[in-house]
Amino acid sequence: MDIIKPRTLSGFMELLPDKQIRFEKLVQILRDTYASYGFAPLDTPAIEDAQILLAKGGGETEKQIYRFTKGDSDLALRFDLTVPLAKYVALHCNELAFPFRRFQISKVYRGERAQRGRFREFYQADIDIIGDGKLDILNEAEIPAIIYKVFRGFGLSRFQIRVNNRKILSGFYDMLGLGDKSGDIMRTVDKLDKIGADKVKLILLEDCGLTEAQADEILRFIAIRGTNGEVLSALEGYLGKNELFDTGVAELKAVTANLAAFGVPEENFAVDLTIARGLDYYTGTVYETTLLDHPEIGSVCSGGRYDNLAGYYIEKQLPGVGISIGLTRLFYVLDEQDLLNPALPSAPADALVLPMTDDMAPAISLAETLRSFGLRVQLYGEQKKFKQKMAYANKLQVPFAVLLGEDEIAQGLCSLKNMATGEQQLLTPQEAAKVILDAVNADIPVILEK
RNA sequence: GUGGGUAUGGCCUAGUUGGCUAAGGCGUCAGAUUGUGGCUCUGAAGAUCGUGGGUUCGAGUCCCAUUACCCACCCCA
Repeated sequence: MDIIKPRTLSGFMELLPDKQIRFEKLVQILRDTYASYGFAPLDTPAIEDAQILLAKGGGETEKQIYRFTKGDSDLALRFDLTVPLAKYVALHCNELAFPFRRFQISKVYRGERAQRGRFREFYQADIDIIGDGKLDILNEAEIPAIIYKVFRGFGLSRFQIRVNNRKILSGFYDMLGLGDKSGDIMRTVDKLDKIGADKVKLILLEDCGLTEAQADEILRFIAIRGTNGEVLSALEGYLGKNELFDTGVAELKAVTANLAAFGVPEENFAVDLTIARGLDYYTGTVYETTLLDHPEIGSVCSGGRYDNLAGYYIEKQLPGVGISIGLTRLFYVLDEQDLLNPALPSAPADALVLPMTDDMAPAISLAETLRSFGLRVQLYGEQKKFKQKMAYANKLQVPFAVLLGEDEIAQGLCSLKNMATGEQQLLTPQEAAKVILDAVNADIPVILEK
């Protein structure tokens, strides 16, 4: 028989159990944090009617979407979570309570060239708040608070949530008479950190067709830096010339005003006029989050305010604000840079029960007793040499092995062995459960800051 | 989509101007050690050198094609 060589497609991430357990830990933190802000979980189909997913049209989506037919159906795999959300909200808008707050952590698919940290199948962890007709600016201020909580939950403190407002940029370009080119300009300016001011200027002059004076004016504007207060007061100087610009400044002020009340420290938040986001559907506040010690990773979480979520499906005006964390990429980079905390439990069980008698009944009931304390317990029932049982425990990296032989059973006790230290003690099942619980419940961050 | 590079046991690599049974490390399995894992030592299994063709007495090595993968750009998370 011919053997088919097993392989995983390029651009698809497949993890070994210990890594998968760490990955799931991140997912758990995201779920808990999102839920704690009153976001409802949402799951939508991975496959949708191609027409639905391609409603927005646009070159990149069309090129990258996985599309196929089954019978007469024209189908496609979702390439983000926002379009399915738009369909969902449009479909159920009469049953939903607005503002509608949902989180979704799901895989999305993009048929593009895979690269380091760029996947064809990857997890996005999205939250969005959708309003009916209107949505208060307070929601835009809450988003950074949630991002802050998530990253703190991961164990990080050296990160910065950078915020800007597209109305400020658009209004500013209007002042220069460049309103029609604002999309191209934003995409270019967004790359400032990556390619530098000189190159940005070159692209503005050559590709966007700006005059020398216009380009200089833009570069001077985005060079405004400093504390949040300093940047905001520098913006004051431009007020009164353009209505859109003035609105943007007011919104930015509103977003920054309540940060302290939300518990976001000043050092984790920065007004940054270079942030634009390439996507053109953002209309107001935009967010980007970077790890201060790893700027090369780029943005690990981004999003913003949009004015009309579901315009392709219904007449209703549904404004919203949302962010997306590229979980797969984040995890990949963290792992690659060795930032995942090795102390974080990565075993599928907290304890492995090793029976050493032919009669399995005492071991079975011991395992059940330990489980009743909320522990994850595996019973090892294979008829192997004791040494091999220990080697298995070692390979799984379980923190504890619980040995149960004739002697222990006779005394109604079990031997609890700490696999890391090698220490072993004779305990009652209840005492053993407490020792394991104490070790398991220690608060260990997922990410180790270096 | 555009441009460049790589391909050798499960993984990482060595392999000289083309020349004997393709070398090493990690991992796997067995034993030293029969109720105690990791460390050490000993041994074993495991490769039609991505695939197809060509040049040659002889190809892992040179040439052509092809496929896959990697990197950069584009775009993004």
